[in-house]
Amino acid sequence: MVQKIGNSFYKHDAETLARDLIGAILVHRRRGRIYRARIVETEAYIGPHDLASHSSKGRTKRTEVMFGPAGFAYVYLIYGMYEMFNIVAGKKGSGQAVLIRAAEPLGGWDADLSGPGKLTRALGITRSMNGLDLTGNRLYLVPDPQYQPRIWRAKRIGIEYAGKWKHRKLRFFDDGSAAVTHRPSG
DNA sequence: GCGTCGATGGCA
DNA sequence: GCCATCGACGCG
Repeated sequence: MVQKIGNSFYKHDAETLARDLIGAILVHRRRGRIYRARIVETEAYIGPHDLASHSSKGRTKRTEVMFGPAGFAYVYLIYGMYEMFNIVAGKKGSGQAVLIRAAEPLGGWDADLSGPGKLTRALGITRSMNGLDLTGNRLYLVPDPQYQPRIWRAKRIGIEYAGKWKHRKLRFFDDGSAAVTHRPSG
């Protein structure tokens, strides 16, 4: 039985966490079944000064979890129909999170997890899990040191409004994965 | 293969 | 009035 990723890991800043989560395994225990998937694409939202980050709007009902302690799920609805799964990062109050954008199913289970909306839908992650402790037994991560991803970085997706922040390479992905979205052509 | 567009609801 | 998305549709 592999050790679950613990709280100290999540306390790293969002940029570090986003990179370090590439290749890790997401586990969801749901209705007596267990779903595992290898994370292959993430994005870092690095604090209130980052105009692409929801925390730049300040503390609101929605962003409250982002300003809480690291290692909790931040799940929100976008475009009226897609749930986005994030992991709160950094020191408590720093307003950082990592968006999980794509993964590959593991363990004989087949699904298309190529995109943040598709991933949450297939894994059954919903807003009811907003604020869930990821060191618990329902939704958690485990490291896979045997797996060696080829990590690249690129601009984040869908944040054209964010001024200079839209250029920052805060998206990380495993170049060896076919599930990666918006692969840069250069 | 690529660009465009509509769905759909919570949020400030 | 947006929006950390997705899939359908029309090209030629």
